[in-house]
Amino acid sequence: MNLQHTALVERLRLAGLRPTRQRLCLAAILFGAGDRHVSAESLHQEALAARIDVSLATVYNTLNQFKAAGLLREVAFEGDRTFFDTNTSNHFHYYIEETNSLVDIGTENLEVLGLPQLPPGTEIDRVDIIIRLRKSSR
Amino acid sequence: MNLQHTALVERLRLAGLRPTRQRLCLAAILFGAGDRHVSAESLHQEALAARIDVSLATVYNTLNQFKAAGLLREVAFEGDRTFFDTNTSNHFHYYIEETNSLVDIGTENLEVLGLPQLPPGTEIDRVDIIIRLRKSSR
DNA sequence: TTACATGCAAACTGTTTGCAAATAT
DNA sequence: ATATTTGCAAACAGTTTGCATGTAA
Repeated sequence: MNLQHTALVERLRLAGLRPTRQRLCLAAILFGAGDRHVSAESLHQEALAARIDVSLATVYNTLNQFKAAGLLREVAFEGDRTFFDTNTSNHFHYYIEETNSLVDIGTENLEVLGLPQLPPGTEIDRVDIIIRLRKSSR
Repeated sequence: MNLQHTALVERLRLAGLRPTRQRLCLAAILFGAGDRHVSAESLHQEALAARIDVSLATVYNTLNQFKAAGLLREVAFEGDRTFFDTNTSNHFHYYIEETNSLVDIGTENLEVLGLPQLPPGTEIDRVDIIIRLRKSSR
């Protein structure tokens, strides 16, 4: 019943989600410590490791509800599983092939130059940039 | 037995792939007319529409073999299916939400400025940029 | 004639869903 | 008391694979 707990309850309420035990625990993992990138599987593992009893189906449902509520963002990515990012602002990613993980790019000064004109009748929804990194050869 | 056919046979041979009927037909669809973006399903449909008898499994296998041979490139993309691009050079994409389709961005002048230093011991493998477009609101 | 490719169906993986039991309000 | 959420298992979609048959060299 500490401050952080209260804040999370409030956050879920604002999103129109009942603050259930499972959602609170997952929210604590997700929003408790800086920006995170998780898959359903990794979050589930993390919850189990923290002795939080939650089913994988609920993790999936929760991630999708959080995403719909704008608490999370899905990352465009060609890998076999879906990644979610707790940083919902416009920013970009390194993908580290070696560890199959994503890292935010500090985006302060990043800009894309030379975009051609958009097709008529369209506007930019968002821009995804993924820079795939590999171990350097020497 | 025309020139284009011979060129395709040669192209497959160079890739170490036997020029079978199925692979030749798929190659003709893929490389016969400008840059293409296909999914396994869409290519299979296209083949069937052209009265080419080929199984979906073979389409999948062929796409993966072509990709391994460098004839195709997989596109980083969060959608539910995998897209392949016949343009294997470094270039970027618009994703048109309305039609769930990809379009190349003429990349002549495109550049990304302000990238922070790479994590030590890594180098850039490649850069994927996807600009999601939606119908403009007015 | 032999190694490789194909097609089918079955297997597999990540994700979603129907429904009965549990929980939040 | 009632509407929502959970967990399980079953369903599902896209993709891969094992194996018998067919085909290229």
